Amino acid sequence: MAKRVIPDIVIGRLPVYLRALQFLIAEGRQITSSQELGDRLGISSAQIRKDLSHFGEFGKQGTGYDINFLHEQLRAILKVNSMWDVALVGAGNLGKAIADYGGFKGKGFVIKAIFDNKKDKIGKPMGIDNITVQPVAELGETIKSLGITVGIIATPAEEAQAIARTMVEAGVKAILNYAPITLTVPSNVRVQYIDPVVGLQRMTYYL
Amino acid sequence: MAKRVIPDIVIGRLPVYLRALQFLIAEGRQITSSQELGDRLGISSAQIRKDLSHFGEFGKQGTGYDINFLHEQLRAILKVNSMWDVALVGAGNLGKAIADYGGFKGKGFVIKAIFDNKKDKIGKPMGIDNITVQPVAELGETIKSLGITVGIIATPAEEAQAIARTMVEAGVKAILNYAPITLTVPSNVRVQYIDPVVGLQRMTYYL
DNA sequence: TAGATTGTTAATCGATTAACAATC
DNA sequence: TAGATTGTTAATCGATTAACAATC
Repeated sequence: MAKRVIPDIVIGRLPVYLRALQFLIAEGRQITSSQELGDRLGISSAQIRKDLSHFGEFGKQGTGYDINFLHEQLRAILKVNSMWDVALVGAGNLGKAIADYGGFKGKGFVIKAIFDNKKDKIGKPMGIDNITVQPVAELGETIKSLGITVGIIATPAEEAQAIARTMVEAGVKAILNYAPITLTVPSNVRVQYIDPVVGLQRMTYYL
Repeated sequence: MAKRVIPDIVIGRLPVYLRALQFLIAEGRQITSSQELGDRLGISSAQIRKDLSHFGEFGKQGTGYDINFLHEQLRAILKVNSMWDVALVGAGNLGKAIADYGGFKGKGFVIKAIFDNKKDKIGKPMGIDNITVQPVAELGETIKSLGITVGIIATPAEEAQAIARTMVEAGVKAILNYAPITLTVPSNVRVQYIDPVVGLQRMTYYL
């Protein structure tokens, strides 16, 4: 039975379930079970069933889950069954790798604008869609005119907070932040952090 | 008082505390409080005090924490007060960005070997230290001979599991995985995942 | 001293797991 | 039918928070 308020931590696991389902589809599979999914992801089958139960009943007793059906349901729940336009700020090594990454398109995201302040970047085409890099000064206006709500920050730490502020003021509600700094944003704006150093330092304690 | 077993989730927050302390040091500050740290990081002061209490008593009532001292303590706890040698697999766009990234050195990590299978990469120098890219076939032997315990995977998803297996067999105990796939590794090996698509999909639900 | 802030306790809150009736 | 697996409940487990004595 669908519950009213879904824990953040449950939402956080759904993209991982979605990714696993895409692999099963690629393998040509039709049906899976909470047991199989759990084994693949290293979590308990009970947790998967409980997580899914927040949104509805997607399986069949004795059989399991129709992979394509569950895949579609999760895409709809996460709202990645349509395309989100994204603004990318930072066209350095990392920004270039992000812009060149082909993995966003099939997953609900398309980079529509790229910004940097370096003279040698501005005006040049970049990424898989050959988007012309704009000066950061145009960030706010472009976000507004394109109606963009998702931003990616791939700048040095020093610039990240100001970029976030500009993004938020222009209407961005979700920020993927590669800069190694905790951003301060209004509570109605979501931020996800990607910092390889933090990832590595989370493991060395155990070595 | 120092406790015997530390929750994973506590360890996971320490690198973020460490990062915040580095910013305070860069600002020339001497003393901070759990309140100030919490405000900056968007978590409660109680949580910070509780987290730190697992490892000892680092503060002074009425005063707070000596920033440099706490910074040193956290570096020691996380074992990033010395340098970890890292093997990087994948010299594509992403691998190149990682190899060129200057942020690892000051945080306890140095990339010591880079691997790829592309003919046009092998034998060429790469990254800030101009490391010669080796064929992936040499991964296991190089890890063993250099005594490397930390690996970074920046390959396509299809190759990632095999790379992880080779790394683990050669002695790697911590893997930072950029490939969009859940890895299967022995329970004494730690894995941290970085997938921008997962990050983005964790936010769209709320938009 | 008076004010501030720690470290810790106990209570609260939330997440995970085990178990099983329902049922395909 | 017999076997399998879901969705859900209740119990367990773990994390967070509020509060405050201790004390700098």
